[in-house]
Amino acid sequence: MARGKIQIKKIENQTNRQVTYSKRRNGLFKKANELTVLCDAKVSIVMISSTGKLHEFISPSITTKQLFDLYQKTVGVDLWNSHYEKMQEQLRKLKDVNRNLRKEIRQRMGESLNDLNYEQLEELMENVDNSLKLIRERKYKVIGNQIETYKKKVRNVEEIHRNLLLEFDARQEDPYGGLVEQEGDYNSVLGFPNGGGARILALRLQPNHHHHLHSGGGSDITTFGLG
Amino acid sequence: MARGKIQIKKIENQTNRQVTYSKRRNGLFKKANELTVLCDAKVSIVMISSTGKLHEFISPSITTKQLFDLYQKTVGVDLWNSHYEKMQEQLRKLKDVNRNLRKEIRQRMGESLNDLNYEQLEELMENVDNSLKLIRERKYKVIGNQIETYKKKVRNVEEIHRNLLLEFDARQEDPYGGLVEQEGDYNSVLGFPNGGGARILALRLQPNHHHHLHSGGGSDITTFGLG
DNA sequence: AACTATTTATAAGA
DNA sequence: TTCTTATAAATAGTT
Repeated sequence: MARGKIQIKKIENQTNRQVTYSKRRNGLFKKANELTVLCDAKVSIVMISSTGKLHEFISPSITTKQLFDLYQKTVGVDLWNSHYEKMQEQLRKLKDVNRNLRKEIRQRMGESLNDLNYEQLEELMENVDNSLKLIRERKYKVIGNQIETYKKKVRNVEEIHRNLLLEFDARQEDPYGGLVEQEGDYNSVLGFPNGGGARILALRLQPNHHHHLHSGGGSDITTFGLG
Repeated sequence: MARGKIQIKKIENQTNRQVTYSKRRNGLFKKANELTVLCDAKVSIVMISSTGKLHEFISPSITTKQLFDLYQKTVGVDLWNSHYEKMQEQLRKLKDVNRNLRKEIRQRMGESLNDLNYEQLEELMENVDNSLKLIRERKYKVIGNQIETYKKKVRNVEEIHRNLLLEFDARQEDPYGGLVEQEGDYNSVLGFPNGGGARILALRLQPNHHHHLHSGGGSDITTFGLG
């Protein structure tokens, strides 16, 4: 529309196209704004350039959402209901899955068994029995691991104790030995980072009293929590 | 923009305003279309006049809904969030609950036990053990019920058999007795609504052969499916 | 809806 | 991008 007429067809030169897009976009928005003011109208323009950039104009008297809602009401086209419906469908499915999961748990807990026939009960029982075996195995493995760990710790303690005794003996000859700096190592082995009180030290200094911990699977297992 | 400059402010004369709206709307749509073609862009214009009439322009390469979806994605899902918030929250919670339920089932099945400590394993084991007992109880009860039902049926059959024999004896004296109408009752007791073939009748007429069914809990339990 | 004087938009160039 | 400017296009007021 200036310095020569142009054909209305796609501008192939990318730079020219972008320049024209920018100029004409401004022109369009300006016209839209004038229309808004002059005619007391509400205008929404949404545009996406060939490079994927989005620009929008909206009359000051309204929001995009309001205009979209009005559009929906007037034209009858559902702009966002498909999203809503999808979510509702998803919700329904999830609730269904949830109900089934709960039922499965209840049945595995021995509840809600009324609608199972004999074969199903038999199958469920075998299944739960198997699970029980797996859990028991796992439990024993955990006990075993903890015992192993404890054994190692005790061996460590015993060794450190022996070293202490040796150093103690050595100190008899040389009163200014390296006894003190041992304490750090000694406690860290047992997981007491703060050096430990006298009572604990006293306890640890009698490794023979811990022997019952080696007899794997005793009834006193809760004391393993200390490790 | 012609025959005199105008101020960009609301046109008070209603007729003038409508005429201008119409002219400028066409102008805007024409420009939008040129933009679409020249710059390979996608444009949506929705406008509502002061009289409430709605007009729209949409580039031929797209639908209004598609452009709105794109708009949502680009500008932000927040535009519609007021609609969705509650559902999304609910959805999130359900997914969470489902995940936990699945985990519980897996643990009850003896899987995913790695993050349980000894005490938790102990508790789980007791729980599953209890469940197993409940299921076993239920199973025995089902067996018991089915045996009871069968016993009753057999008792019924025996009684009817006795009656038949009595009537048969009576028939020796009076050949035209009420034998035929008994058959209906006889079969319905055993769950054969169609009167039963000769072979089945023959079988049922020997009640003593059914005694092994009374020995509750045999290995042949699947034959209970007949009841 | 058509006309047309004038304003406005803008293509091309800087 | 922005400015410039010759020219095309849009349109206000009129018929």
